[in-house]
Amino acid sequence: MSIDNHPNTGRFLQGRLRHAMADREKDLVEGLIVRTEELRGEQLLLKRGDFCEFSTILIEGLMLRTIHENGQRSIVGYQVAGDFVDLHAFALKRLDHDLMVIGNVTVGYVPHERLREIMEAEPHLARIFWFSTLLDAAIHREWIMKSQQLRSMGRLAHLFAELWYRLRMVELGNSSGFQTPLNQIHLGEMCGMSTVHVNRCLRDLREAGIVEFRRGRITVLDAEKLKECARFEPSYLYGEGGLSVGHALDKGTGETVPVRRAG
Amino acid sequence: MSIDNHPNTGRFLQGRLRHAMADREKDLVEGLIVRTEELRGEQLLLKRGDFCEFSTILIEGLMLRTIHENGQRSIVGYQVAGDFVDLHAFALKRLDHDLMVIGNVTVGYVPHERLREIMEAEPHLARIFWFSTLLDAAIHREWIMKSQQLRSMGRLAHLFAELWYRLRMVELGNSSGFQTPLNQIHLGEMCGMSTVHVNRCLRDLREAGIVEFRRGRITVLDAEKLKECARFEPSYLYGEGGLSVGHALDKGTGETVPVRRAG
DNA sequence: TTCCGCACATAACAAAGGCTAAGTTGTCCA
DNA sequence: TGGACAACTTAGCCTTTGTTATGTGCGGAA
Repeated sequence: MSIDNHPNTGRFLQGRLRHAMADREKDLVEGLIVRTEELRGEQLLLKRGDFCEFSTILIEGLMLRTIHENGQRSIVGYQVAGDFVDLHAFALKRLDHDLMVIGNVTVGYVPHERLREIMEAEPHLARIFWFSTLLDAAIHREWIMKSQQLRSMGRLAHLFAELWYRLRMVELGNSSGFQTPLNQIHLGEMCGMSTVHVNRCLRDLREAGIVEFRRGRITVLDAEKLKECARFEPSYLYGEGGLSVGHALDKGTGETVPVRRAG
Repeated sequence: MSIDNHPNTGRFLQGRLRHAMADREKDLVEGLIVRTEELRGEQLLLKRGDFCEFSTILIEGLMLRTIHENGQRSIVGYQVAGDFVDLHAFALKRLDHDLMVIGNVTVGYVPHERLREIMEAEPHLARIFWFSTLLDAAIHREWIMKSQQLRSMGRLAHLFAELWYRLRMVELGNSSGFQTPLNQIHLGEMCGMSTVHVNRCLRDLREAGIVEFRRGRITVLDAEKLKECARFEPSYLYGEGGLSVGHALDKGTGETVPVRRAG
C-alpha cells in the first residue's frame, strides 16, 4: 500500500517537522517511503547491534526504544505518530538499542540510498533530518534530568505530561487526556521503578486529583497540578512552532542573538 | 592564537572522529576555528535558551552539560578533549541546556557561517558532524538506562568506567587511572544522588578494591571488577574504530548487513 | 604561622522505594 | 458459563538513599 492511500496520511509528518517544511518538501519526504507495514501487539522491529540499510517513519501508533541488559529491560525513549524514528540508523549504521512496536502500528520504510540522494539534492531537508535527531537528544537530556531531580511520582507525572504534550501536537489526545497502549510494566520501565511502586504512585496521583490511569486511558484531572508536580517545562520539545531550522538558516533573521562573539 | 601553534594540537580531533576523517578533512575542520580561548575554574560558557551563531570545539579539558531547574543543578552529560561540543547549536539554534567549563580548558570557536559552507562543499564531513551528535545521543540513552537499572554504587562505577574509556581514547589517562577536575558534588549531580551518598559509595568502592577517588585523581584498582560492577559495555561509544560513517557511505562495503528488507 | 574556607568524611534518623506474596478484576475463549 | 490469563491492587517487611548535623584535613591568603 502506498502512503498516498493510507488512511492515516492526514497525520503523517504533522509532528515535529511540520513547521519547518514546505509542502513540496513534505511531498518529497513522503515519496521516500517504498513500503508501509502494519504491526500489532508488542514486537521487536530492530535489534541492538543490527546493521540496516533503511530507516523507519512511524505513521501511526507508538514505538519504544529499549535496551536489554542482564535480563532487565529499560525503555529509554519513545516515538509517536509522525516521527522519523530511525534516522540515526542512517549515520550510525549499527544500532545501539532495540526498537519495539506496541499496540497498533503502521511504519513506513525509507531506503538509505534514497535518503542519501535527497539529502544531497536538498540541503535544507538534510538539516531538518539532523534537527529531528537532535530533538530526540534533547528529550534524552530532559529524561536524564528528571531521573536525577524528581522522585518517582514526579517522574511518572513528567512522563504523562510529555506524552500528552507530544500527542496533542499530532492531534491525538485532547484536553481531557489520551489513549495509550502502555501498561504499568511499561511505565515502570520508562521511569526506572518497580511495577508495584508504579501502582502506588498512580494511586497517589489519582487521589491527589492530578491524573488517572485506567486500562490504557489517561485522564488528566488537573492540568495545572500535573505540570507543577512534574515540573514540566516543554521548551525542550521545541514545539512552539519556531523550530528555527528553516528560518534561521534560510533567512538569517534577526531572531538569532549571539551571546558570545567568536571573533 | 591559531590552532596551529596551540600546544595541545596533537590531541585535537583525535577523539571520536579520528577514524572517520581523512587527514585533509582534519585540516579542513581545524581551519574552521577562528579563535581559541583558555578558561579556568568553573564557569558558564553558554546558557539554556541562548541563541548562538558559532559552535564550540573542546581542545583541552572538560566541559559539562547542565540543566538548572528549581534551584537544583543536574549534569546531563560531559565532553572530553577533542570533542565537537556544540554542534547541535548549529541546527537547534536555541540551546536546551547550559554548557559549563571546569578545570583548565581550551575551546575553539567555529562560526556557523563557515560550518554551513563546509557542509555544502563536503557532504562527507556533514555526515561526520551528524554522526558526532548522534554519538552524544547514544551516550544519553546509556545514561538513561543506567539510571534505571543500576543502584547508586553501580551508577558511580559506570561513570568512572565511561570517563576512563573516553579519556584513554584521546590518550589522557592510562591503565592505572586518570585525573579529573570533578569533585564529589559533581559526581552526585551526574549520577542523581546526594553528596553524602556519593561519599558512602566511594568508600564502598574503595573498600571493595574497585576504584579509589582522591582529590581529583581516580585510581582504578581492578578494571575487571569495575567493568562488572558498572555492567559497562562500551559498544555504545562506537569506539572500536569502525565508526562506519565514511566506510559504509563512501564505499558501500559488505559490512552493512540488512536485517529487514524494505522492498 | 594562623586563620579561613572548601572539600571530604561519618553518624543517626527518616523517608522512599524494592521485593515477595497474596488478592482482585476484567477479558477472551472453549 | 466458567476457566485461564493478564493486568492491576494491596500489604508487610527490609534495603537503599536522603537529610541534618557535625567533625576532619588541607591549601591559600593575610
